[in-house]
Amino acid sequence: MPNQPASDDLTAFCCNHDHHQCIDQALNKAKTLCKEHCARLTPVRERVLELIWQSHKPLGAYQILEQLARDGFNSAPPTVYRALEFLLEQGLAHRIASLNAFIGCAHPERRHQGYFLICRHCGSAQELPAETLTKPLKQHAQAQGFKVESETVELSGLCPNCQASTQDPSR
Amino acid sequence: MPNQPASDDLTAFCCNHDHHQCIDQALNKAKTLCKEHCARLTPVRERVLELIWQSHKPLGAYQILEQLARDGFNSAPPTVYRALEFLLEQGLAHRIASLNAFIGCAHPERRHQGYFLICRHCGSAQELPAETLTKPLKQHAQAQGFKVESETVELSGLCPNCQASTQDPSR
DNA sequence: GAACTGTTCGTTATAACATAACATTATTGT
DNA sequence: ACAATAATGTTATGTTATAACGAACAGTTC
Repeated sequence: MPNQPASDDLTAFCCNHDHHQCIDQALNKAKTLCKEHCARLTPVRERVLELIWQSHKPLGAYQILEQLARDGFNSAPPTVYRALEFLLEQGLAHRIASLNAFIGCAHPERRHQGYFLICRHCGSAQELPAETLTKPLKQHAQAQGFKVESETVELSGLCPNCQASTQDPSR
Repeated sequence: MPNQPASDDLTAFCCNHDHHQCIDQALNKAKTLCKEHCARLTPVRERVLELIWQSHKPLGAYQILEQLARDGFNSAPPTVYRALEFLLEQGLAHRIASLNAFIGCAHPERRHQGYFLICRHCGSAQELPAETLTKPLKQHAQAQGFKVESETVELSGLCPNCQASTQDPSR
């Protein structure tokens, strides 16, 4: 039986982690950070953060909007895009360009660009802890005289679970 | 004075290359490859390829559509998306996810994922010759048990020319 | 060259993603 | 309490992408 991972470990592809803990922790970190930065984590913003943490699958803006509507929040597109913009600015969420979707950030305390692994089968995504790749990437760019300001690195494929399930002949 | 680069070198950020040569070469390569692969480079497809080669700036589908309309081609969205789909399949074009845009591929003869440098100031993009990064990327993913099937690597920032022009106080 | 088959294209409609612009309400600092 | 700023509500629209179905075309077989 796999170990229960430490609370801020990589958990997306781990079937049996305590996901409530992920959510709680994310919300707590968010509250702390926003307080520190004098940023206002209003009810909509908090709820949107909670929603993108409901699973480790990136959510589209309109999926979020649907949920907000159910919760009785205002539900016009600007509402969700504003909340997302705030969360992105605060480093509490990331945008996945290749999916037009958003996902909560597990490490908002240190500002970073997310490198993502995205499972094409189950839709889960997790950040790839690959700070070591930043330097070579920037160096290659530098060799072309190019100055990198932001990075989009999204690797799509099959997560461990889905590698097993897709080779299952029953599928 | 900078050298004239060899014909299939990196040229996007080089101000004074002969761009007609880029286009000609791309179209010739496309014809050859399509013949080899028994793929039909029909008039619309060829024209779309030519259009995304008009500059080194990635083009949006609707920009392409506008041009097609001017040329008297049918101009409903499916037309351009079908042509683009074909070009992507044949490796003749790449999609830039972070821009929702498309750009011609200078090296269609060997199938690859493009790693892109995208200038936020002038809009030009060029492929980063960084095959050496593929292995480390995949290894990091592998370490998480993840099997990479496709890669989106897009670095945004300032190209050599725009680094100069944006620090120019006249801007 | 007629009939068959699969591919490409035309056409209409709509889905999915995102922002502009401006009015209103809430919060903060004085 | 007041003014200034930030956040939200609201309406409308812009942008990107695909579904679905029928017509035209190209290649293949007889």
